Amino acid sequence: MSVEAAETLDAEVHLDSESRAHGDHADHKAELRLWLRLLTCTTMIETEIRRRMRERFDITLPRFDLMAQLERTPEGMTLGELSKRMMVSNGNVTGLVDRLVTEGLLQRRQSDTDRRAHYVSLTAAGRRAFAAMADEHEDWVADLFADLAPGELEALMTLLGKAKASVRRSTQNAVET
Amino acid sequence: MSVEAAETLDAEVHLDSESRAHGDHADHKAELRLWLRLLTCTTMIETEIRRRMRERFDITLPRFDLMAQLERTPEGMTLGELSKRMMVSNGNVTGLVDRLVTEGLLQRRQSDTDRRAHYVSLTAAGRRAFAAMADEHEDWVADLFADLAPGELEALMTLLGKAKASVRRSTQNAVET
DNA sequence: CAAAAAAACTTTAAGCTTAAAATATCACCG
DNA sequence: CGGTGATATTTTAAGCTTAAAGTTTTTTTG
Repeated sequence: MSVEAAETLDAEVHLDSESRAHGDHADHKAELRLWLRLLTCTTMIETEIRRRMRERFDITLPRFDLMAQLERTPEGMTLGELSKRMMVSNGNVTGLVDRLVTEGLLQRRQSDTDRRAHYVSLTAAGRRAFAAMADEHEDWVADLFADLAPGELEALMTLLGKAKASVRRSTQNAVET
Repeated sequence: MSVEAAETLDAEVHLDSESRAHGDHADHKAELRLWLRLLTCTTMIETEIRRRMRERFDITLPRFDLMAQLERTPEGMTLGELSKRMMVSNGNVTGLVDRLVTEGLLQRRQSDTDRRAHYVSLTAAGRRAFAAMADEHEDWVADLFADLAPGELEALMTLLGKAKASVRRSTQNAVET
């Protein structure tokens, strides 16, 4: 949630760019507004899905996300792999896994070949619970985007793909100024 | 960060839709993939901006966001107004404001006409600090999107605007199933 | 006006999240 | 084999975030 103006700067536009007589650096309000709108969209969707997950299944989004990662990997996955895929810190995964194990939805076992590594997988109860949640989740998302035509969905996918590539390029070059 | 497969489901596609003989509810993998890609993009950008904010200015993103809301409102704003604009809970704003006041970047004062309400505004130091950060922030965002052509930026803005409208419609109707 | 409802804000408890430091184990190299 | 560096994970401290309950003040309404 949040990050700067969100709704405000997103709705209004206030291009007082001409008031900017500063030297070298150009006006990049368009990119800024795009970022804020992107964030607003994501926040709105995330908030709604989180709300429904709690209300309907009494589960948090991070736990659901973690289970989703494990769904198609019956043999399990290491904590490090989970961390990479979920794009969150190692310590975060440790905590989430602990709680899900306590709930009986996950099981962990030490790797036979590497005693540092721990494999995590869904229990039978976990698989059952996830299947039920995933079905509804998919419907919720579909409804959230229901006003977009198929072509618009596709166009958005493509453009977001380009944006993703641009971000990746930007963050991987220029590690420092 | 996170929400489901993110990178995984986003990258792969696995349309095993035909394996879905279940009755009534249609296949909505396209919407699901769109949501995951949207989330991936936002997460990548947010993580990078957060990292730079910490490294360059030793500030958190939520604090920067809050300051951004106050930038163009010298007379200040109530905590409730801040909460609405930032799309976060009231209690969250209370805590952020407390910390920023402690740092000397914000000041609060009780409303003259409503003793429940508190106005918050940037101090001189806060305005100075924000101006410096905002300039660089704008450049960071511009660079993240640098590979998109102007037309693509605009197309993305438009499509995200439609998505936002769709989400708003979906969350405001159908409060319950 | 007095009671009831609403509004603005704070507090609390729980959980999420991260960065950084600490542990433990493994892999490699001489 | 012994040391060095890398890897996998956990722990810690701090901060973010929310929902729900609580406080104070204002507004509405009978």
